Amino acid sequence: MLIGWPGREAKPGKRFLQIGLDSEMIVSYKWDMADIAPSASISVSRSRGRPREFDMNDALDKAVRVFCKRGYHATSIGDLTEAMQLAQGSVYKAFKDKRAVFLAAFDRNKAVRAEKLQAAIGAGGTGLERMRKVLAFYAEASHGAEGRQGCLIVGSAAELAIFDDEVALRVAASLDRNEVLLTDLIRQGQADGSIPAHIDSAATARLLLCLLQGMRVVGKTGRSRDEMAAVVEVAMKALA
Amino acid sequence: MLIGWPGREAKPGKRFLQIGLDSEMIVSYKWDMADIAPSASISVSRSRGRPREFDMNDALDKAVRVFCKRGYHATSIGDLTEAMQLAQGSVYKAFKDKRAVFLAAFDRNKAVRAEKLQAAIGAGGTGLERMRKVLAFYAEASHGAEGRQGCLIVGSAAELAIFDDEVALRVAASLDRNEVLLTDLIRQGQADGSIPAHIDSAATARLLLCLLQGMRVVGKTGRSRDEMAAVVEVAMKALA
DNA sequence: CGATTTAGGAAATGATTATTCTCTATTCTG
DNA sequence: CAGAATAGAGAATAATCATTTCCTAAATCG
Repeated sequence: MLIGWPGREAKPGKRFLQIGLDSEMIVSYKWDMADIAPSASISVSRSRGRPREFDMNDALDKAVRVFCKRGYHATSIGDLTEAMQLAQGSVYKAFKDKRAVFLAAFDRNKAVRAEKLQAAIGAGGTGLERMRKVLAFYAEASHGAEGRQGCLIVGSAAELAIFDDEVALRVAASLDRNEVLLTDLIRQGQADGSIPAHIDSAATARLLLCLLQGMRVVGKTGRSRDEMAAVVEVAMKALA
Repeated sequence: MLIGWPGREAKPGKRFLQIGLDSEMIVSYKWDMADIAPSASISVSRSRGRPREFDMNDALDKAVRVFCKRGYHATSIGDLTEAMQLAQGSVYKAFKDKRAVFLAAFDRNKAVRAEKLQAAIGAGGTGLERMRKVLAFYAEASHGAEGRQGCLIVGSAAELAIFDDEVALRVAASLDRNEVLLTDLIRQGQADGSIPAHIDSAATARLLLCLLQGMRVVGKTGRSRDEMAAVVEVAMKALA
């Protein structure tokens, strides 16, 4: 993590906090990484000037909802300021540009969803039981009104992955992470005997990854909870 | 099918061919439905004025590629004219507006993909064998460069389904149609003995629908043919 | 052939949008 | 308390984009 001046910035003088995860994954943030962690943290070292009046996590959560519904390109700065309850100038004080808002919202969404998923999986239970909870978690997000809202990862993959390498990397990283999670759960199930040993953990995890993302797509058409729950039941049979 | 003047059109005087599938699904076309059928048809009754110089199907196929890659909102009229090799004025001679180009491209894509899918499935074989061909067809479209291009249905679902009822209806109709196709194949397999009778055809078809759409999402991250083929193999085991 | 109709093409228009600018307000530092 | 630094807010700007307009070209109809 280093402080610097982004090379592509038009005018020097504005400092951005850069977070380097990868040479391609440099984003200009104006706040600390801890600020977007799911559990709202107290800003340890208060910075110099006038303090920010709004809560960054709240604002980003609202931005997430807007980007989910409208997608990136159909979301105007006006849509964002309205949802985040900020003036346009304030947005540009906090973010380099619209894309930076999106990337921050993406990261925030990833952190929140990951935390919720972990909470849904819980600590105990067999691999099979925990896998059922993962599938149920996605079924829950893929029906009714929430399903219609859509998924930021699916939306980003469809809308941005081809022309924005940074978004593409994040989408791929999110999917890869999910794939690893699914693989681990299958292996755990095979270790505890709840999932047959003959199952190909890698290929089955990939199938489930596709299934989960597909549920988010089909969920955009407003399916019922029962319809999605039935899908989960059939998927579970693939692990028997 | 009736000829009329769209109610929401600003200025009267321009006639559009309206195709009424549903009270909500009225689109302003300026050509006959047969023109966008996959097998290029000869224009039976040549119309009055100067004939169109470009081939509508070719142009729409090019529009499909652009919309797939860029999505709806990121596609400018300039992008379309460049891809379709038309002047801006010509686009507006042939289509009411950008949205009409998109809807026509969507319909064209649907027709082309349906024809290719039917060709891939073929006429003979058991239900199970034909199902494998369906899955393989989607695996083929979900890997490498073609996978990265993306799927117009997934993109439309993510980007437009919430705010454009007409697009939402078309997306839902496309998915429903696929779900029916999958259900029929399972039932055919159960009738010819290639698929066990105990399988829930409706729920399994819905699972496969989600899986196929999800493959298109995951395929945006540039997976290999082998990875997608492995998914197909695992999915087939769900039908055993 | 002349009138009518429709297509091709490029420039003009009008609206929208992302971004910047300017001014004020509020905090910390010395 | 003075000054530096940052945030809030709304107006101004500059670019982009969808759409219209205007003119020419090519076909059919009477």
